[in-house]
Amino acid sequence: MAETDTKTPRERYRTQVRAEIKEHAWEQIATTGASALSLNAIAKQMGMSGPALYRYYDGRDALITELIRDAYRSLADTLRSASAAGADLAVLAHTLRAWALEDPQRYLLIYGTPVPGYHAPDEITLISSETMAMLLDACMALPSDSPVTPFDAHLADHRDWADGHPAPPAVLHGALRFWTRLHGVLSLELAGHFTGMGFDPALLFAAELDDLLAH
Amino acid sequence: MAETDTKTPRERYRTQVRAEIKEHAWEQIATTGASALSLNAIAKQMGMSGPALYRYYDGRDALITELIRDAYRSLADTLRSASAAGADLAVLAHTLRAWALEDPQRYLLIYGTPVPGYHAPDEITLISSETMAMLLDACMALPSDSPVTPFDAHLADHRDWADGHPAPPAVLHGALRFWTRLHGVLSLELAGHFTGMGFDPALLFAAELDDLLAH
DNA sequence: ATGCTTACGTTAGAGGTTATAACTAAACCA
DNA sequence: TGGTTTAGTTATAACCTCTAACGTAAGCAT
Repeated sequence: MAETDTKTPRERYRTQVRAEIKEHAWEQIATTGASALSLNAIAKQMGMSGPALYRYYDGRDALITELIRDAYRSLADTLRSASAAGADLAVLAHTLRAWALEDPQRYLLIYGTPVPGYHAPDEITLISSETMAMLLDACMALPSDSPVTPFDAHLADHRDWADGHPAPPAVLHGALRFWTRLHGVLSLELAGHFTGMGFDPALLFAAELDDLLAH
Repeated sequence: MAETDTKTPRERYRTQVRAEIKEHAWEQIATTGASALSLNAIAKQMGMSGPALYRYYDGRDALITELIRDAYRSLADTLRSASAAGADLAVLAHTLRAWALEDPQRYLLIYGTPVPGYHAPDEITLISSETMAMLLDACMALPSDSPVTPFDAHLADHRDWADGHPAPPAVLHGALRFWTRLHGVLSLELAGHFTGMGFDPALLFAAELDDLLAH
């Protein structure tokens, strides 16, 4: 007697179909990329005709919005559970990389080139700030013996994005360094810019992580 | 006078129309992004009907390929002329940033999320390796007092991408650091992930650059 | 159990896209 | 001036998103 019993049969069917649509959407995104997502093709795969999907999603943008939201949530959940298991910054970084490699297009959907016509609703900014908060938490453990840089001073006055987090400017800077450097390596790897270069991207990622932790 | 006289009138007209098509394509890409590029819309803007464009480009992919090639070439030219003018790594980095901000979609066309079905022709790999060579040249001036890392050792055995460049492993590593870190900040900025966060992306870029040069 | 209501899925269609085929017209060139 | 080449045209096929109108069937209440 799960809580699904509290819902009406129609509601259960509805959420089930919505889930199945998203499943096909992810499958399609993983192969053809996000900007080539086709509602029509999904409908055909599910054995029903195009316009039927509009009962479940207002349109292509609504579906993409939900996929982005799910991607953010999946990343937040993954990082949070790792963090709850006592992961430090290094483990967290490798958790991020594993999550990204598990489904490259899912990472690129969030952090890659934005989908042309698409505009993120406010709700998504909220979820992404949750991830940011976890990053800030983890960065509190960073060594803080480095001198105060001009950018640190700037951050002291521009810390709205920390959303009340008590991290000092040096930690804010550290979090941004963490984010941008790992993203730099990851995004180029996922976009295929390292293929054919011969070296192992995992080692470059590890090297950047070492630099970050030794700072 | 110019070499255009050696060409027949038809050839001159042809290259002129091809150039005009690309002009409209860039204009359209700058506003709507690359994956939303519409041959039809370009034709309409030029006052002719859709299929006419297929006289000049084999299709959408062919046009995008040429745009990517031009973008690579524009970046290489910009960096080369800066380098020829005696620019050091710091100036080169800011040249890169200025080039990217001048037309964000042009940067993202090269280094952003790749178009799913698209495969870069060999010619493009050549131009991009030219840029890489310039980066390596510039990185030769990097201080090399840092200890040899495990990744440096790995690079000593996997340096095919340097394509005969005499840079030692530490410089190869430095070049990769340069590339990935600047791209990390730049791509997130261009994709709009810093908007609403309040801090100045230019200062973060400068801070990363300082870290790189002080290494 | 039977009727009412609601929601599902269908077809039809408007307007967009890429791309091909067939045809006209004009420009070039010998 | 006549023949060849090429530009641009329409028509068409096959996709796409999305709206509208319509039957049908499932759920719910009386």
